[in-house]
Amino acid sequence: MLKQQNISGQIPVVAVVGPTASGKTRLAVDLARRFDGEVISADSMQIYRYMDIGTAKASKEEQRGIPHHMLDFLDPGQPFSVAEYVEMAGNCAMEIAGRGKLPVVAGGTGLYVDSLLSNTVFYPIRTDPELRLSLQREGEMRGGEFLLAQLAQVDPELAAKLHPNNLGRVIRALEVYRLTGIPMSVHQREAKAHPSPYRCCYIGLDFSDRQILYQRVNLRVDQMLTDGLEEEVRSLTQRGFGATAAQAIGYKEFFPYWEGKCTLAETAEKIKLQSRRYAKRQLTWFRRRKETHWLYPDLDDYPTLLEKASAIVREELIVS
RNA sequence: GCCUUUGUAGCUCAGUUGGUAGAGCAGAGGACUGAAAAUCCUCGUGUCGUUGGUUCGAUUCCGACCGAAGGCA
Repeated sequence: MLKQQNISGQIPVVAVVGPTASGKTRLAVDLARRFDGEVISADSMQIYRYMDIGTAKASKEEQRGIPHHMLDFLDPGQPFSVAEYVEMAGNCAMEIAGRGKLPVVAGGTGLYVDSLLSNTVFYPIRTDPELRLSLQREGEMRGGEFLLAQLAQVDPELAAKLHPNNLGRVIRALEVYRLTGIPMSVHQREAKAHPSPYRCCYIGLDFSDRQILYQRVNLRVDQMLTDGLEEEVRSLTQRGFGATAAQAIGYKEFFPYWEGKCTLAETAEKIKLQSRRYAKRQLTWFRRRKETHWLYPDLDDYPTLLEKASAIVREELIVS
């Protein structure tokens, strides 16, 4: 019986988080099997079809019969956003829980995980590509300080938190204000004001030594290369990348290579470097959630790790 | 064996007209609201190869030794 489901109405959710190549996929599937759950992916790139090798998407075999959601539903030419993710994934969670199953959120995109589970409510503010472009130009010509100064006039609270070099954020904040007449900081406060319908148990995966993580990342990139990553990227370019998909690590690095600007070996190194840095950023993101229970795949063998994870889930979510 | 060049941060190198040193890359930490695998911020003490000498003071000048590269034999 799931704890508190009947008392507070909160939906129990397990979240498996951690850097790339830490073993989230496997653990999520095993937890789903044990606790009668289904997996909801929280990954900004695995949403795309045809991007399989480079995103390390769970294959049908790896899914082992467990239903996976938020995977493979968009063409790489299409844009996507957190707001859409939260809406879709939220519906998945409700639907899964409605069938009496346990949602297992698994993924490395911290913003997606947090926005979903903290129930961030995004206001229906669309983007305005033309406005963005003109702000972008203005920023390039007159500098980030100039745009930030403009923002400070309409939204001093947010402006104080932004750095002029972080043009993208400054532009978005200005865009929001011009589109709605309300400072973005106000929208942000509102967005966080809604209590979460979820009761979450966070399990994080990390390694006792950063070097071990990096070795795993490197090995995985090599494996992707031998699995045919270059061909996958090539066929993607023919199909058409969108702005979102084209920034994926393991994909964008091939363009200079094809233009003859670097060797294949250099491309491979670049992908590894980017992946390592990405893993580090993911850790920075996930570490700030203090209630996360961290497990170390290099200190426990997998069966032990799974037992520990199961015990944590049982303790936090399940009433016997 | 001799000559030349060279030895400074994990790597590639600056530099100090003698007052114990700094960039890029790598690395570390952090931020994060509609492109987030993105974007952005902060962080540089290291026996200046070893050992003698000159000097108030040497990483800097001189000698020897050790390592590396090249040349001559």
